[in-house]
Amino acid sequence: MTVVTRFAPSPTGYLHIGGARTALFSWLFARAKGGKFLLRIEDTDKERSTQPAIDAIIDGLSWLGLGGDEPPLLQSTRADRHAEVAHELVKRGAAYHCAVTAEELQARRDEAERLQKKKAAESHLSHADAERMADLMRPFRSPYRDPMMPLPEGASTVVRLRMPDHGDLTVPDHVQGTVSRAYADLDDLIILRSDGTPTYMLAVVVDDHDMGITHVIRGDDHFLNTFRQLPIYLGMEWRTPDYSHVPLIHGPDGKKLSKRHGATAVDEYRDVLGYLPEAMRNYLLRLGWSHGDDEIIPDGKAIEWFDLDGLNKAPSRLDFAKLDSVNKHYMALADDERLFGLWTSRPESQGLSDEVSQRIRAAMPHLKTRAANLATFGEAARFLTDLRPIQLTDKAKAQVNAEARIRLAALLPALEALTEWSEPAIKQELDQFCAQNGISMGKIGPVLRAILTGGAPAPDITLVLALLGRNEAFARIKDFAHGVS
RNA sequence: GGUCCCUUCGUCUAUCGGUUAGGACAUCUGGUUUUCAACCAGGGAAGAGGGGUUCGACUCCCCUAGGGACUGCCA
Repeated sequence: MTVVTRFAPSPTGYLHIGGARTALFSWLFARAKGGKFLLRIEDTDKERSTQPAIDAIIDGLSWLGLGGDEPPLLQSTRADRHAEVAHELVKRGAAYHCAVTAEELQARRDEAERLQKKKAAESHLSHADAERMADLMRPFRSPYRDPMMPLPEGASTVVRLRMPDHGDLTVPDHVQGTVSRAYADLDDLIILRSDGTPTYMLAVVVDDHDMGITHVIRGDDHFLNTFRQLPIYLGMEWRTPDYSHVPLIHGPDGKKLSKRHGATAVDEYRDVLGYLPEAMRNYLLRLGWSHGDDEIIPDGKAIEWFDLDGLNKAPSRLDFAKLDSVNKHYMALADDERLFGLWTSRPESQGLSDEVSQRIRAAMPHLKTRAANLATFGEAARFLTDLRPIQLTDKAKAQVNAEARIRLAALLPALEALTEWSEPAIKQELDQFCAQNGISMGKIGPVLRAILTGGAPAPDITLVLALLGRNEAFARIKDFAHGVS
């Protein structure tokens, strides 16, 4: 049997980081099994679904490299098929028409809520109230589930699933284990609205079946829904998929991830925080899944090793420090031109002169190992992008004392005499200068660094000189050696 | 309220009845050093609490506490 997995977001917003992770798991599993990974847009809520949201989700997925193997299926195009299945279920006795109105249902919920508040306020309820509340809180059973109960003439009806009166329903789940619930705890949920449109519970099942989905991997907020959906498979005598309900991602404080925590949308991780997609995949994979002590798991290994049974049950928290360290690893591995392109397309790097731009490009092999992400890359490159005259930090200023200025003035001609401006040549000249003057590098290095970088983070001083280029390096030195000698 | 699920260092996790409870990130200390980073060496840091079962429990069972999910003619 060929494995077919899917990711089925509802397009009511951006792609959530938690959704991205379940998509990753589905994608990896399909890849691991040589199967297919499909996308389905659950846009049956016309009020809240938008095209920009669909675009944002597809965009986020493709950035992460998690595109579907076929064009995405729009759930809204399948309403007729959903209705057809609902009616078939009625025909089979697994569902029934119900004339209880939305208003009546709402009244029940309102009453239950009122009684709950009353209980909270008065700490106890009268016997009658308590019984009434217990009744209201019980799973809903419509009077129309009785085949003998006549429907009112001309009444608009919904189609409800008929939950069995007795027994348990058991869901085998790769993550949650085997869990049972009594049918008595499940209500006769609506699968077809009074306007004939399908509800989510029906649509997912029908689409998953028709798309040939063999493995459903989704957030565990859907776990209890599985018990509502299974009876539809049973009623249609369809083969049920293999389930894996993965825990949700929580914020650093352990609460369910929300906007309050900052980055929840995948595009923020790319556009604002500056992470690389391969790093996101690696980090997200390790959140809730592990393979022994392995931390750095490139795609190839991930596909080779990924398995559903390795998933954890407990929700895990987002840790940006760890994400940074994973990202740093992948930054160092990334192609220079690719990083250069990514960084220069960010808003904070606009307006660079061609000269500075080329300087960055040439320095990329050294720069990329010094930043955890593209958002902090600018700081690592600042010693190259700052314009003269360089502003010194107080600590740097302290290095530029009278003695240091004299040494600088003496060093300048020696450097100017260099015919080749390269790291080895500069290194050799600096060493020679120190030897001739009987001083250690410590006598010249700090001041050089101070005036060349202003105190910004920078690599080895020889490398700084080389990367700045002859003209810029001399200019920066002269800015401070001026008036000495 | 009901049903279901979760709980190992600060964080992500290993362990699948017998380990000095391991690794990674973070953190701290020392080293190297021309800054920061990197790098090297080292340190501290965990089984929510309470009962069982067992020769032996992080691992199995129960209770408590804390967290979460669901309980819509939303998805």
